[in-house]
Amino acid sequence: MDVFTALADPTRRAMLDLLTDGARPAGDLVSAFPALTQPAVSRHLRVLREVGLVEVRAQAQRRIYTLRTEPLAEVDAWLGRYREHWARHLDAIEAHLASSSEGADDDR
Amino acid sequence: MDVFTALADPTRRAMLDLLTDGARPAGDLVSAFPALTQPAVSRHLRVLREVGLVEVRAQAQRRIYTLRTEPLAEVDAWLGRYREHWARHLDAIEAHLASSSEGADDDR
DNA sequence: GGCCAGTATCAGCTTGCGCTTATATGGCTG
DNA sequence: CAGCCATATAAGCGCAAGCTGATACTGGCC
Repeated sequence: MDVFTALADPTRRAMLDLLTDGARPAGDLVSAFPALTQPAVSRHLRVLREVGLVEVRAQAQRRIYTLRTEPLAEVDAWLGRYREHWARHLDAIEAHLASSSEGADDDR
Repeated sequence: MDVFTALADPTRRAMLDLLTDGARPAGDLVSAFPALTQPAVSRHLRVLREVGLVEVRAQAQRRIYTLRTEPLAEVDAWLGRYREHWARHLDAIEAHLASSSEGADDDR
């Protein structure tokens, strides 16, 4: 599974969000998602591990999970190709608004 | 389907990539993906349409598709929450490298 | 109006993902 | 060392997503 697919799941995004506050043991995450069973959470963690979005370290029986943002670079890079386009579009919109400020309503 | 899920499919990302070059008729996209049949491409386009990543305009029987980057703002916003973390981490790594330049191997 | 090009939709199949229950593993503790 | 805690893995199920072949719709052309 690739990073994009891993991020497609809202639960996994929420898990990452929780981890931005700092490292947490797996059990913490299990109780953070009361709607899910422990195996379900564990499996999501496996996915995140496999794409490198989290790192795990054992502390006695606990597994401490920490965020790894490195794979997000790929997403950022992909998105980057659209920033130019995006900006160009915003410019176009601004230009449009400016030029149509006297009441043109051509579009819709 | 949300934007993240729409972007999870590599074919759909490739389609968007093609559209960065400018608007294209559906048929163009069909021939750009020889591995897929016309209905398959059409369905991907429908998904992209539904999440607002493309816009369609009719020109005779042709359907001209154009890129709409606006929904990418959501992705960008989500990613933005990690930029801070990301930077912090890079700093930490740099600091770590700097401080461990004499041969500390604490981790692992 | 009949036909063709271009594209969307339908019906049905297959596969992959997420979930659950049940079970295994590893480490701590009395 | 027996039992418990924390977590991972296995097996099996249901559903959603993607694909295909067939068909419908729409607009231009003879």
